Amino acid sequence: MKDKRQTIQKGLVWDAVTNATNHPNAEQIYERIVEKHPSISRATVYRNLNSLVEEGKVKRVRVLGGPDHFDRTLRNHYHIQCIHCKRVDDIELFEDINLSEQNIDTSGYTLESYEIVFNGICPECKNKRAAQ
Amino acid sequence: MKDKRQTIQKGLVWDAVTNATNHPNAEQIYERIVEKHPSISRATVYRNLNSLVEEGKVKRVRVLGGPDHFDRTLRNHYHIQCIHCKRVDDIELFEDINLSEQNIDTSGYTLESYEIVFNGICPECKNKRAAQ
DNA sequence: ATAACTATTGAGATAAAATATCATTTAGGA
DNA sequence: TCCTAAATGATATTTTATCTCAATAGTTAT
Repeated sequence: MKDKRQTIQKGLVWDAVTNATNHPNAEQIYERIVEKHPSISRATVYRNLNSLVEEGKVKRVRVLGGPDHFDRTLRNHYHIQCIHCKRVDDIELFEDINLSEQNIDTSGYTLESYEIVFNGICPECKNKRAAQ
Repeated sequence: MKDKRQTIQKGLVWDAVTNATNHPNAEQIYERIVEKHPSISRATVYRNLNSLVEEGKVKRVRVLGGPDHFDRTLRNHYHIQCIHCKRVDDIELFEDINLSEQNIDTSGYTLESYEIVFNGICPECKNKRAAQ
């Protein structure tokens, strides 16, 4: 296992994630890159996203029943997904919740982690619906 | 839209969900039924699970990055998934958490719902690993 | 009980998200 | 510049779930 190589394509994926205004999914990242670099492959985008997540440079944001999204910030926070347009944005809890094995009857499980997925309606979709 | 019909297959799906000891996914329900009724179709299992969820008789348990599971109880509670064998079980919080728009900076979203997915290691997988 | 209507089924095709395969290209050290 | 293995591009495959459509079978009316 030699060290990882820096490739054009990996740089493009990194740029697309860091320059995105919210949290794009793999397909959106692919579409943004392919505009200027039509020869890039979807597989390469998926592969490089996985590498960046492994290297800890990008965070994978899983949602329920949809494709993974990707987040350039590493700060610990939660996410909300619009139930209409499926976009994902950051969300801040004023007081942090702490769910540990002290608070929970885990029925014999060893608790490893938990994820909270918020669902809501984004400002744009609220406006669209109000205008109709 | 006439009213729903009661079919053999729907009864079989209902029985498979209610007789399961934990929360099976669609494939597991299909496999259990097909043993005794080899002509049932996967599509029929999926369709009837969706009907039962719509009718409020069965709960859909979504997990991150895996197939939906199905729960016979309607009581409100949370679920934990084993990171190794992927089975899903119930989990109880001693004090209920309440995340409302008062606790959260929703960055313009209207909060509709949230789901908490716990991940852990189930007793069986703990034993298996300890034995090795 | 029979006929008629149409919801439901079974089989297979299709879709969406992601990974695997493999020949070709290329990054980076010698 | 050459060499080697890592990375790429194209495509196939996998997984989960839905869709299509002809055939089947509940339900209602007769």
